[in-house]
Amino acid sequence: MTPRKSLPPRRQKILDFIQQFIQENGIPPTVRDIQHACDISSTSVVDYNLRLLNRDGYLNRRSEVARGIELLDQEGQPVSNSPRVMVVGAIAAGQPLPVFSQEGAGSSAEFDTIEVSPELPRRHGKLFALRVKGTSMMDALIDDGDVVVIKPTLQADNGDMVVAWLKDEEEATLKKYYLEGDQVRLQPANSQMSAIYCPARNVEVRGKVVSVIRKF
Amino acid sequence: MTPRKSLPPRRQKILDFIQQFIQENGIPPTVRDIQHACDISSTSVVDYNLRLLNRDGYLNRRSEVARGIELLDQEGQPVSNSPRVMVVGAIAAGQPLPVFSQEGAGSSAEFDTIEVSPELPRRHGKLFALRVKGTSMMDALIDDGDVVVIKPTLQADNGDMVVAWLKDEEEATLKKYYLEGDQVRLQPANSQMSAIYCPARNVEVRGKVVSVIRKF
DNA sequence: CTCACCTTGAAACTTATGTTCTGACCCCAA
DNA sequence: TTGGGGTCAGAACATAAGTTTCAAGGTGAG
Repeated sequence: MTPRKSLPPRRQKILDFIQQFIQENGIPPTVRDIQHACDISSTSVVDYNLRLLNRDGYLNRRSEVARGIELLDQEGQPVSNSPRVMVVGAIAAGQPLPVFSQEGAGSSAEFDTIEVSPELPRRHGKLFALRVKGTSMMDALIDDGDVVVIKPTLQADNGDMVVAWLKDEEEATLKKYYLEGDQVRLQPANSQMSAIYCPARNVEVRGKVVSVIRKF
Repeated sequence: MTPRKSLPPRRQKILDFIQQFIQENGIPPTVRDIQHACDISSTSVVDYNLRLLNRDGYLNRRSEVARGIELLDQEGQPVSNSPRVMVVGAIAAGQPLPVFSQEGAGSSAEFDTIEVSPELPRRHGKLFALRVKGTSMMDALIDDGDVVVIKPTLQADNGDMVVAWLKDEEEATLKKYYLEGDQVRLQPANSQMSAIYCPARNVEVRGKVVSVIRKF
């Protein structure tokens, strides 16, 4: 297969549009959808470019089939339409958390993304993810290299697994959260480890963990 | 929304076919695809039944759009085409493992299934899953309620996380596997726990763990 | 310059595919 | 029986959507 290289702008635009269209509509666009979205004056030009994209391994076309476009990844495998969440950075004890909620400008293009079950965004709305560095989260049953999927929120309910920022210690941690009076109990998932108690002032909840992804 | 009830056979057949078609082709079928697959003599009959299925909340139809069928789940949410693997049972220390490799007969209908990243079946082929009961797998960083996705195999390479069956102990466990001479070292994922050594005779590898799924 | 060669335009063409109309069949209650 | 509602057939229709044709505009090498 022809390796990926930089595409002519028009072809890149077509490719981007197809991806976005599938993301939004669940089915691939028609030739004329592409034509209008990319300000192309004729379907033949779309057809021409699709043919080239097909030849170069960016997509598959089923001929004579309506909406017969199928995007391919680098290995020539069909690309799924599963939702992806941005991996905005890493989390490690003692390290500052990467900024979040700073969207708007750059698209997801500049971030790594990870595929998640469609069920997650459906249930929890907008999500992001952090890659875990080091073994300091082991008491939350989370290993080096795992990815935690997080729903950003400043408010947690008792029992939620949260991303907690301990101000004094300047440390991020993943624990179960229990507000007890003006103290917060941070309970490791591993029941053999003991809980941490600290004043509520010292704890900032940054988000709830909704899923952990570990691959081998 | 009208609650789910048993459908007339023809309508059920149509629904099943749509699901299968999407699974196999990645895009929804046309009215005529359905017509031929379900031995219906006229497209109008298909249209008629699709209209009823639409009315009853089994699917959405975008009118005047080719392949504009979108399946809905019980909550009226769009159904994804992410692959699903069967959850064939539970794994717990001291309990026998459920039979696997006994496919062929019953379809996946009788089992729970869980959605996984399309990447997993693509890389590992046929998979199944086990729900973890109890906290006995905690030293593998796996908690009660987690689901482990497993590629069935009797052969493991050193360093693989495997489902190991200890014959004498009659116990299933998840550990990293290292064959050392005629001994097997089973290394917990948690490096603070010590490894288990036992004779190779006593260890049966049932499969490799390819992913762990944990939701909150 | 000039000739290949890639790219674009416009329009026509063909096929795919959703929609509609009409009549028939079946079943069941009035 | 009779009539209405639900279902099915067959055919035709209308539009959506893939494909093709022909011509023209660029661009770079020789």
